Amino acid sequence: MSEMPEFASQVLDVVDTIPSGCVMSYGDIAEFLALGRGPRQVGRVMAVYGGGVPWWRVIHSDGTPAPGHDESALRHYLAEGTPLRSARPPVRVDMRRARWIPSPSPKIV
DNA sequence: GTGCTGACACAGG
DNA sequence: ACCTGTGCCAGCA
Repeated sequence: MSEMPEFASQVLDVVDTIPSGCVMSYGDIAEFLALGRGPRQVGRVMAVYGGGVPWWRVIHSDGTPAPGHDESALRHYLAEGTPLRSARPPVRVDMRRARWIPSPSPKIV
């Protein structure tokens, strides 16, 4: 099995906590982790290790899903009842309603 | 070390 | 809605 950077593990952990019907932007995750990384690094993590987490809940700050996956993402949104502003390409999630902010680390203090 | 690329964000046209 | 430029950080040739 391949190891993965702590940062990647952190990102995947957060993504895994995003409830159904909600989403987070790459920047939101980067900001929540409050590490030195930026949204681009979050995007890279998702591109490499995002196969085991609800990746469709991680989108751009605009509400547009990951490039190339808008089709699969839309299917998940319809199934989860994610508030959409546009159910037809360009698919756009209603960030104002779907944006979700995770609660502070339950332990780690 | 240098330069390009990338599942980003934001401002401007 | 679309494209461009700029800022940001990390990975790779």
